[in-house]
Amino acid sequence: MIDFRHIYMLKEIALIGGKDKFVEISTSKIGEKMGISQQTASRWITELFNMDLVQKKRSGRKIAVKITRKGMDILRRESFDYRRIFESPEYIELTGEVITGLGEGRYYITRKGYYNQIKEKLFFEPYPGTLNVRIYPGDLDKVNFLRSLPGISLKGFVSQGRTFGNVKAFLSTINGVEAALIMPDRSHYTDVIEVISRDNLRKKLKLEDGSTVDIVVYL
Amino acid sequence: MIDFRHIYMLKEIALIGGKDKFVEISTSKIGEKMGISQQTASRWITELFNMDLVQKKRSGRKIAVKITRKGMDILRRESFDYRRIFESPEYIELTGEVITGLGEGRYYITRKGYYNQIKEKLFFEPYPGTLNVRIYPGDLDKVNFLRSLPGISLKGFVSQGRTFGNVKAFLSTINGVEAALIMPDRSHYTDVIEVISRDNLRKKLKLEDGSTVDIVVYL
DNA sequence: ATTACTAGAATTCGAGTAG
DNA sequence: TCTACTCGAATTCTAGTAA
Repeated sequence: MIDFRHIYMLKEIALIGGKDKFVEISTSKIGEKMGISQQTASRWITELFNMDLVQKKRSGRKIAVKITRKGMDILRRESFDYRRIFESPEYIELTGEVITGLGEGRYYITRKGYYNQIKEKLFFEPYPGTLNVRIYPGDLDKVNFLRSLPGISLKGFVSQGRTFGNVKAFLSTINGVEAALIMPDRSHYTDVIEVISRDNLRKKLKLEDGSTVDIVVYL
Repeated sequence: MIDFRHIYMLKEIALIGGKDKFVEISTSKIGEKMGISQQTASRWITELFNMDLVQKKRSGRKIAVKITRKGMDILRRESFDYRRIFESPEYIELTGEVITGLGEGRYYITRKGYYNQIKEKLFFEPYPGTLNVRIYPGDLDKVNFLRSLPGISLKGFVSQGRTFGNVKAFLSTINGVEAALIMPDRSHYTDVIEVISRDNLRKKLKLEDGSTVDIVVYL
C-alpha cells in the first residue's frame, strides 16, 4: 500500500529530475539525503516500481528511474494540497442543490482540447461528466462575483470544424472533496454551475437530485 | 526525529485550518483520513507537540491544535519543493535592506580555506568583507527555501586550532551587480543574509544602512 | 563501486482499555 | 463519547554480505 514515505521518495526523484526522463540515482546518496539507509532506499525504490509509480532500469552499476504518469498524478495531488495551504487564503462558500443537466458536460469535458488543459492546470484527470448544481438565491451574487474573476484559464480551440470557447476554472471542494468549478469565460446569467472532479461525484458523495451541497471555491 | 509522517500530519492539520488558528480535531477522524488508527493519530499528534511543530490544548473531550511557526516553516519548504517540481523557477528574487553586521564577514572571507574555494568555485576574488542584508518578511519563505538547497558547497576546514564549518553559496546579482549569497550549511533561522562580491558593494552601489536592495539568486 | 538479499534488531502499530 | 496508556504483534529497519 502506498505510504507517506513513497510520496516523499517520489518527490526526491522529481527534484533530481526524474519527472520526465530517466535519471541515474545511487541508493546510498538518495538514502543519505532522505535520512534512511542505502538498503532502505533500495527497498523503497523497488516498492515504488512494484506500485507502478516509477520505471526503473539498470544503468551500469547504478539504477535509473523515471516517474510514471501515475506517480506524477500523486505528486500533482500533493502540489494541489500545498497550493491550497499557501496560495488560497481567500475562498468563497456556495450552497446549492444537485440537479440533472442536459448531459452536455460529458461531451465537453472529454474533448482533448479541454481534457488536457484540465490535467495540466487543475492537476487531476477529470471524470468524464459534470455535476450540475443550482445555487441557492442567497449565494447568487457570489457566483456573479466569480464570473468577474479571471480564474484559471482554459483556452478555447477549434476541432472538427467546431469552435470551443475559452473556459475558466476555480479550484474548489464540494462537500470536502477536491473538485473544480468550470464556467464559460463570458457566461450569461445563470444560477447553475458545473463541477468536475477526479471522481464521479454523484457516486462518491452519494448525491441525487435535490441533495444539498457545499462548495468552497478557492480564489 | 522528524519523519515523513509528521510532515503529512502537519499538512492535514493545515488543510483543516490549523495554519493560523486552533482547530478542533478528532484523533479518530484524522486517523481515518490518513489511513492510520486512532491510537496512532493520537501518538503522532503528541509527537508533533513534543517537537514544537504544533500547539495543543484540550477542547472539552476533543483536542485543538494549531501549527507553530516552526511547523509552518516545514510546510513552506515542502511547498517550495512542489513549486520547483511543477513550476521550476530558475531564479529567486529577494528584497531587503542593508544593515551593518558584526564585522565578522571580513575575518571569515579572508581565511585562505574559504578564499581559495571562492575563487575556484564562484569564479571571482572576493572583496574582503560582506554586505549584510535584512530580507523583508514577505521573502523569508524564499530564504528558507534556499537553506534547503545544496547550493555551491564550500568545504569547512581547521586552521590554527579553530574549526570553520561547511558553507554554501549561490550565484546572484545584487542591484544588477554580480555577487554571491553565502550561508552556513546548517544555518539557524535568520532574516539576515550575507552577500559577497568582487567589489566593495557599499561603494559600488552607493549603499548605506537602510538602502533597499534587490537580489536575484540563481539556482 | 554498485544493488539488493537475508535475518535479527529495532521500531511502530493498534487492540484493549482506563480515565 | 472522547484521548491516550500499556503491551504483545506486526512491521520496518539496517548490518552483513553476495553478486
